[in-house]
Amino acid sequence: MPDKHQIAVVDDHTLFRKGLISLINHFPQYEVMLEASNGKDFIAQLDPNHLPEVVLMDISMPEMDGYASCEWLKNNYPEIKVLALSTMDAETAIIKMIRSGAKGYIVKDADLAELKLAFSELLSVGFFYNELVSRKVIHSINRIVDENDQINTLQKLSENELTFLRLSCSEKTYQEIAAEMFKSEKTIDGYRAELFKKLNVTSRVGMVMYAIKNGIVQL
Amino acid sequence: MPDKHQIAVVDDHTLFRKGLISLINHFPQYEVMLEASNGKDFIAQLDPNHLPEVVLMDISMPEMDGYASCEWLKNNYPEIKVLALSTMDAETAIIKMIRSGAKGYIVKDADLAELKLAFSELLSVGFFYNELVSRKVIHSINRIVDENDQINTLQKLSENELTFLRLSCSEKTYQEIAAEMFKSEKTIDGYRAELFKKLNVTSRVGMVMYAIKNGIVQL
DNA sequence: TATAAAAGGAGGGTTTTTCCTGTTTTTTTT
DNA sequence: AAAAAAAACAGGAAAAACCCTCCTTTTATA
Repeated sequence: MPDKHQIAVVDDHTLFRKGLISLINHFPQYEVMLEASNGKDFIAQLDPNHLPEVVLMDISMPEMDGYASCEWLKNNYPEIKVLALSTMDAETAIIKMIRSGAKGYIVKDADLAELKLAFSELLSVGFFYNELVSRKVIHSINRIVDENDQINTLQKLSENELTFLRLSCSEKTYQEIAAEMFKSEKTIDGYRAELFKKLNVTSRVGMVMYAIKNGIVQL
Repeated sequence: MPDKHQIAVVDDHTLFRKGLISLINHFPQYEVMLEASNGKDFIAQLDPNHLPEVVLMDISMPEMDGYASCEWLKNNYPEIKVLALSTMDAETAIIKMIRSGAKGYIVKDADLAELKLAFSELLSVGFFYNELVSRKVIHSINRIVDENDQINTLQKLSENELTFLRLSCSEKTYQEIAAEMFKSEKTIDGYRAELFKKLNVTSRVGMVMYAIKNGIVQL
């Protein structure tokens, strides 16, 4: 009788995490050997002599999110395979997670069969991309090739742009934001223009929605 | 040996739902006898001769959301107790769900003990309000008493206002929205003014954030 | 160190949003 | 059917957001 494959589950929603664990432990070939509520917690619990083969990892978490955790794993234990788990099927989130080193991606409303399939593909083939993800990835690549466009979205924002973006997610006027950041209104207008380009939006509302979608601000 | 208490689980995220069910079925005194992915699906499956005692109900779902499902239950099977389940601990969401007839509210990152407690309280006392919820409820009541303010937030929006609100969560201009709704720009401006009052906001960004926070649009 | 590249800022114009105060039309209530 | 309320629409105006081109200062780099 072979040993069960060792799985780790990282998600900040306790009920969801416990539920997942219960489901996975019902699979005869898999066993959850570690659970954590965020990336930091996960890393603290990792025992180099007893590593999981697969980590089911949520993206949005407090303290240390999925992207950061994934990067850390890529650098420290590249043999551990990350299966990203998220409610969002937002293209940028998927692409970003894959860039951070995730080997697969499933959404929270996948079914049990898909989860099982993802595990076995990860362990045999080494990655798992379902149609949804493949489509997004191809689309993203196309865009990068076609128009030199979407690279921008993944391009990092400066500290000032980030601060401005966060402050924009409010009822403050740009004038008020300028005062708060001790910058001229014209400089703020420059951040705005730069962000519009980088995020590929054409209005403040679009910018705010981008920030919310990508967890740059939380409500 | 007494029969197990009958529970129904309504949530559109399959993995989460299945996980929850697995957890609940591990409780010796509870049993999941019905699962559905949204309110409509749930109602279609309801058998008047075999009703659940408690329904664990998500708030944001496609087709028919938690509020509507709760209202329907209140009118048709008031004896069934709804335990609302949500990621958001937004005050308005909690208040709205309780107004719709929910007997309790727990957040998705509650732990197992809390879920168990919620079930037993619902079945014995008839309701379950933890500190979080109580605080929000009291806060809300205070506000209603104090300033005649927040009643507005809970006030319902007209069909046109709702459509306008949803369309506003985009990069469209009001002019474009007016064309799309076959209304004059001035009428649209009226919707805007009315919503600003009702939602207690002072800018389009505020309006959009309200809509996102309260699940009126999803990203 | 010369030079390129960011970052901060300015002028000035157009469009959109926001906010008044009204009128007309439709719907609801009495 | 009359009165009241709600919905649709208007004119006008100020504020905010958006957009373009250009300049200066700071910072990074060949």
